[in-house]
Parts: sequence; structure tokens; C-alpha cells
Amino acid sequence: MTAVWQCQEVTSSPTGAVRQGSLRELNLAVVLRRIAAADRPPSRAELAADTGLTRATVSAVVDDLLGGRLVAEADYAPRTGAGRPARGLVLADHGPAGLGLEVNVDYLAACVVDLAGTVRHHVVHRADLRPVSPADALTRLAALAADARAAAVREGLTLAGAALAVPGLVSDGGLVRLAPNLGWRDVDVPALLAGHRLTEPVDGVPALVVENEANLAALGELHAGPPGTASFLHLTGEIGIGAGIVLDGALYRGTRGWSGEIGHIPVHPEGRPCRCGGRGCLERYAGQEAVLAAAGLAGADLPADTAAARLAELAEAGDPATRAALADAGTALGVTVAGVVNLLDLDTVVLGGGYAPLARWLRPPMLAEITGRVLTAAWSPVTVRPAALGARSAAVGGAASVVRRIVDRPAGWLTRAG
Amino acid sequence: MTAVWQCQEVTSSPTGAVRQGSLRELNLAVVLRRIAAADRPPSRAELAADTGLTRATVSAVVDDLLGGRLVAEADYAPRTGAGRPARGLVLADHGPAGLGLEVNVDYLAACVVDLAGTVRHHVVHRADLRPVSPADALTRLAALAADARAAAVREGLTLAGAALAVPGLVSDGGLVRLAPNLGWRDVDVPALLAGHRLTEPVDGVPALVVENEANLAALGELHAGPPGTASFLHLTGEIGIGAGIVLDGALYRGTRGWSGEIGHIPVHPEGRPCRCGGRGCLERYAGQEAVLAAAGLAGADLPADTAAARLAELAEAGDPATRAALADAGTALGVTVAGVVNLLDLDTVVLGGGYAPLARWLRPPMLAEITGRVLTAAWSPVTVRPAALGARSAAVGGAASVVRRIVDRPAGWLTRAG
DNA sequence: GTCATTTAATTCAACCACTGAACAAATTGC
DNA sequence: GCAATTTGTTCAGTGGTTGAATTAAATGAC
Repeated sequence: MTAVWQCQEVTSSPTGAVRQGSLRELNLAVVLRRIAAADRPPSRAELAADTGLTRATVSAVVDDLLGGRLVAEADYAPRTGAGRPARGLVLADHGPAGLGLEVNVDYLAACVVDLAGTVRHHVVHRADLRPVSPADALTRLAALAADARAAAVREGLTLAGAALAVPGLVSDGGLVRLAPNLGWRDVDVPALLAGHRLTEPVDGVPALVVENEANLAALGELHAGPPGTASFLHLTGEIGIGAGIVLDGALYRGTRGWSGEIGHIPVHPEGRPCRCGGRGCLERYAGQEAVLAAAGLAGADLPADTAAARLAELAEAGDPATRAALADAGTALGVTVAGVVNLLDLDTVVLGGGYAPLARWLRPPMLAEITGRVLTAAWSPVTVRPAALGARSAAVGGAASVVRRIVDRPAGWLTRAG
Repeated sequence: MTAVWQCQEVTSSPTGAVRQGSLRELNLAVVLRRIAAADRPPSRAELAADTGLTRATVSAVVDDLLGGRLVAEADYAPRTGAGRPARGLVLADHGPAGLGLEVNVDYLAACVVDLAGTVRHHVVHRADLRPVSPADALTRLAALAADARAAAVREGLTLAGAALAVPGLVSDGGLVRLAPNLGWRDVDVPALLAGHRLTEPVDGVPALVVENEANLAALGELHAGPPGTASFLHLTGEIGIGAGIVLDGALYRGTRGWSGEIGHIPVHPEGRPCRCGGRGCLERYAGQEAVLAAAGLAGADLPADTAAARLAELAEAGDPATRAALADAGTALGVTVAGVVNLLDLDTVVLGGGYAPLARWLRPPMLAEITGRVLTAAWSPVTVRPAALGARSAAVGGAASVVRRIVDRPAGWLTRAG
């Protein structure tokens, strides 16, 4: 007769109290999500049938959304037969938008994504940022952001929030604890960007989110990739190796936001020493440095994306050293991914970042290891495919996550808009 | 200008439509959860302050819960000062309860857990089930379940649902695809148990859930363990090695419910061949068979829990072979867990099942590998501790998950009770 | 060309559950 | 014994959903 739980703060579904107004607030989100997820502009009647709400309620909710300029009416082409024609509903292309930013080793990027998920503005500024101080780098980034904001305003968009992708570990509050390849340590990004107003304040959407690059790239893939893939592992191969883990349609960030350090999963426990202090980490076998060295390009010191392009070129030309290097990297990746799939029961692995252009050569050895080692591979195969957005998807993923938050919680935007 | 999402069925927060009655339904759950989570019987006024609801609403909600016999009034001892004394609210000890069942290699188990999380009945029936057919094993289990049900009725409890723990892969619908150590393959458990009515049907609580043993053991740990641990990895060392993954207070089951096969994560990719077809799986280095062989006890063919007890005994006595075997197993576990922690950013690892009694000897080598290999170990250490429930926690965890579902969704029980 | 048919969307009274304030209940302390 | 204090209930008011009736806008048969 032992008590099994006494004072557990288990938040298995972290639903807070439901107030009077929460009802409308929640239904706004339900309806808006359906509109966002539909493959053609749905009518009010269809929304009512889908959600289980009455047509009266849906009409009222849609009126709110129309008034707040989050959705617009569109023609509803496919006429089925008799009856009054439906008015299709689409996400507005002139309402709130998200600002996506990225600081990486050899480029800065800024982009604007609207509610419908369309990339309306995208600039990449190439520059070696390793010798630049964090403050200067962020000042340059703020200039890009200002341009992006001007572009958004020109198109009638309001920037509702920003997400900044950084190749490193980020604490709550946007503190970059460590970004080894950038040479950053304990950089307080929000403080350094405080002088520049990047976006308009909107209730429920944080003004600036700083997040690991691999995580945001995975979110980009979630939004851009084929529908139906709610859980997957997204690998970003740059100088380090990052993994973005998407489970049931949501990014898994870990207890402190430091998930995804797949580059330091041991592949050969007694193998090559790693700068992390461990031995035999994946990074030492499938990281860019290791692949370049094996391909005979050590010390070339190419920018990250150029390196991947060069490797693809050589592999395409049939260079045996490059082919062998990629095969070995693919095997190491496959061994690690097989373990991850055994643990997490995923059915999709996406090759992003620098791996995207090399997918053709990495995929076969990866699949060989996976099918040989994954317990359930016999029942249902694991898909390995290149990222839909390719490299540099982190900024777009970040911008998409901003507008996604508005779709998930439109009440904040509506109260703001009056 | 590419569209970033078109027809994505992203269910980042899977909230369905909110109907009129959902409001009360949700608030019933909110209030009941607070009562369950409180460390002393809360008053209506405290609940109102905690949840943000008005006292009037809380009173109405509590009336419903009292009427449905889900909570009861208790004396509220700590008088603070002036004012009308509060009436404390506790979970009822005579309402619904969960039935937990387990079929394992060398025992059957059944237990009853009430709403408050107290284990009210628990029987373990030892028997070697490997030579027994699935149908016969389940018939024997049904007899145990009938006893448990009678015991529940005697104590005024109503069994609202059952969970069955099985050492194998389970598909949706309760089909056991493969339980290697039991010798089961494609066993349709619900069909075989259809003849026996195990529980009373309650809206919103499935009559029988079949689930992997390691997953339910992890749920047991979630409920019994120290509060504040919402995410952890729970290792179950039996003949195979299973892992239950709890993220943010919820069991992570994987896309098909087959998560947690940590035993087949590669430790030495070119190492010992494994019966899964791969090479160098963790199971071959830290599984019971491997440890017994290394300790010089190969072929002893002991029941799983006896084997662990015997190893603990020998280690306690200072037997060098056993000590060395456990150190090696701990190292292999540490290497694997380090990888998992790097990937998932967990801060707690629980040693359950057969590992629980061996934790004293497994922990040091595990910690050595973890601190040496986990990137963020320097910032925040990883805790490795034995399971609070010890071995055989799967049945209790299953029963607890049943009552947990009632706490999370009390409306189903209330409509049933009239 | 007219009218029945069909489907979409709106209107409106009813109702449910929460809100806020006033009120009753039960205890402490002066 | 009475003011102070805190708990819990009562009750009119309100926001938002419900369901049926109504209006709107098309198709198709005669």
C-alpha cells in the first residue's frame, strides 16, 4: 500500500484554466489552423463540418478573422453542382509576417515569410564572420533586418516577431552559451540587439527568439516538406553536425533547449579524440573537416557551403578519394542514425545543410546500415531524403515559426489590431 | 518566392474544436489535476487562487466532482488564523481505479491502483511462461485479473480500465508483433482476452491498453519518482534492454509506438554479432546474458530477477569477475546514454528493472562516460539513479496510467456515473 | 423564362458556463 | 459578545455556442 504519486507536478497536458473568453480564443485558432492546413480555400460550411462547430459559430469566428485581416475571401473555383456558391477562405497575404535571421560562419541572412508561408523577401550576405566581434556581427545583421523590414512594409506586411538562428547552444533568454565555430561564448544577443527595433510588439509572439540553427532548419523542413511527415530527424552538416528533432509536428528542444548534439554521439568509443573531450564522436567521421581530409582537401579552408559544393563536384566527376570519403561518412551517419531510429521510432531522416547536395552519395551507405540495424526496418522502412529547402533553411524556418505562432494563437494579433 | 507550406497537416497543438460543454469539461480536469498534484488537501479558495478561476466557478466544478465521487472532503488541519475554516479536498479512495497487468518471461502480475495513486492490491505469480502458449498465458492472467477485480469491488473501487505490459513490440490495437523472449509473434491480445470482462466500460478510458513493458515502467517511475522530473530516460534491463522515454511529463511512444529499443543502439559498430542482425549492439555488452557470461555465470538459466539478485550478491561479496563484468556493462551503458543525452538533452537517467539492484556498481562507470562525452555536462550534470519502484514496476505504471487518464479527463467518468 | 431544388451563409431566441459582487457561514481575537 | 477575517454560496449579468428558421445565390428541369 505505497502511495504512487503524492505531490507530482505532472503536466501531461499543460492546459491552464479555461476562462469565459478562452472559448472564442481557442476556436479562432482551430478555424485558422484548418484554413492554413487545407489544400484549397475551404468554405465556412466545410470548416463547420470539419471542426464539428455549427455554421453559425464558424461564421462568427470567420468574421473576427476577416476583421483582423488574418484571412481573406477568395473565389472558390471547383463548383460541384447546384446550390449557392461557397466563398473560399485563404490566409491573408498582407497581414502579419515573420522575420527570420541567421548568423553563421560565412554568411548573414534575413528573410520575411508571410502568414501563408510564402517567402516574400530573402537576402544572404556573404562574409567571414569569425574575425568579427559579436557586437559588430549583430550590427551588420540589424542592417539586413532593417532592409527586410522596409521590404515588408512596402508589401503591406507587419513584422510580428523575429527568430535568429545561431550555430551554437542557446539558453533561455537568448544567451548564446557557446558557438564554437563562430568563436562566441556567453553572448547576450537580445541585449546587443536591444537598440534596433526589429519588429512590432504583438501579444503572444516574442519579439526575438534566438535558437539553434539546426532546430530552426528542422522547422523550415517541417513547413516546406511533404505533408504527412509529423516526426523526423533533420541533419545539418556544417563544420559541426546538428540535428533538429521534430516529434508529432513540434520541435523537441530538450529540457534546456540543447537537444540535437548528434555530432557527439560516440560511433567508435575508443576512436579518434574529439575537441569535445570525448573519443570517437560522429563529427570526427562524418563532419565536414573529416570528409574533406579523407577526400584529400584538408587545409583548403573553404567556406562551408563551397566545401559541400566542391565535394559534390568531385564525387560527380568520379574522384575515387571523394567517393570513398563520402561512403565512409555515410556509413558513420548510418550507424548513428540507426541507433537514433531504434530509440525514437522515427520513419524519416532528412539530410539538410551541407549534407543536402551530397545526399546522392550519402544515402546508399546510410540505408545499408539502417536496414541492417533497425529492429523494425523489416515492418516499415525508413526514408532518407534531402531537405526540401536545401542549405540555409534556418532563417526561413525561423520566420515560419513566427507566423506559425500567430496561426496557433491568433487572439493576440486580433486584440492588437483593434 | 516559394510557398513554404501549402497543405501541411501540422498538428503542433492538437486542440480540437471547443464546444459549449468543453469549457466545463476542461475546467473539471484543471481542478482535479490541481487536487491530485497538491501536497496537502487544497480548499476551494486556494484552487480558485491557483487556477485563476473565480471561487464561484470552482465551487460549481467541485460540486460536480463531489457528486461523481471523484473527490471527497477532508479535514483541513493547518489553521492559519482568523476566518471560516476551509474544507480540504482529496482524491476519493472509493471511486474509479486502474487495473495493471503484466506478462513477462517468468512471472505474471496484476495490481490495482486507486485515484490517489495508492496501490490497493498487488499479486505476482511466478511461472516460466516460455513454454506456455499465448492463449494459455493470457487465460492464467485473466484469472489473476478476476481476483484483482474482486479485491477492488470489496474495497468499493470500480475498475475503469486496464493496461497490460508485455516485453515486446506492440502495434496499435494491441497486436503484439514480436516478443522474442516470450516467443510470441503476432499475438492478438485483445481478441484472446475478449471473453473475460476485465473492467467496467468508461467513456474516454480504453478498456484495455497493451503496451511495451519498458514504457509502462517509465510511467510508473514518472508517478512514483521525485517530483519535478518531467523528462527522463528509464532503462529496463531484463534479457533485452528497453528504454522508456518520458518527455515533458508524457510518455514518448514513437511514430508507431516502437520507441525505446535502446538495446540495439550500436556501441561497437564492428563488434559482436547480435540476434537482431546487426553488430555491436548495446545488448551484447550490457544485456543480462552478456553480464552473466562475463561474470562466469553463463548457462545458469536463472529467472531474470534472480539473476540480478545473484549478481548483486556476488558484487557485494567482492567477486572480481562480477565487479569487472558490471564495470564493463556500466561503461557500455554510459557510452550509449551519453549519446542519447547529447541528442535529447535529458538531465535524468533512471536504472530500472534488473538494473535497479545493480545501480551501485553500474553508476560510477556510467557517470564517467557521461561526464566525459556529454557536451553540456559541464554546465549541468546528469543524474543517474535507481528506479523508485524497483523491478516489476510495469504493472503499477500501467495501472497508474489508467487512473491518470481519468484525472486528465474526468468528464467521461462523470457522465457515466450519472 | 419560370420555378423547384440545392447548398451557403446569416439571423435570432435559447441556453450553458463563467464573472463579479453581495451575502451567509464559521472561526479568531479583543 | 462583537468586530475582523476568511471561506463558500447565491444570483443577476454577460459572452459565446446551439439549433432552427430564414435569406441568398446558384443549378437544372419543364
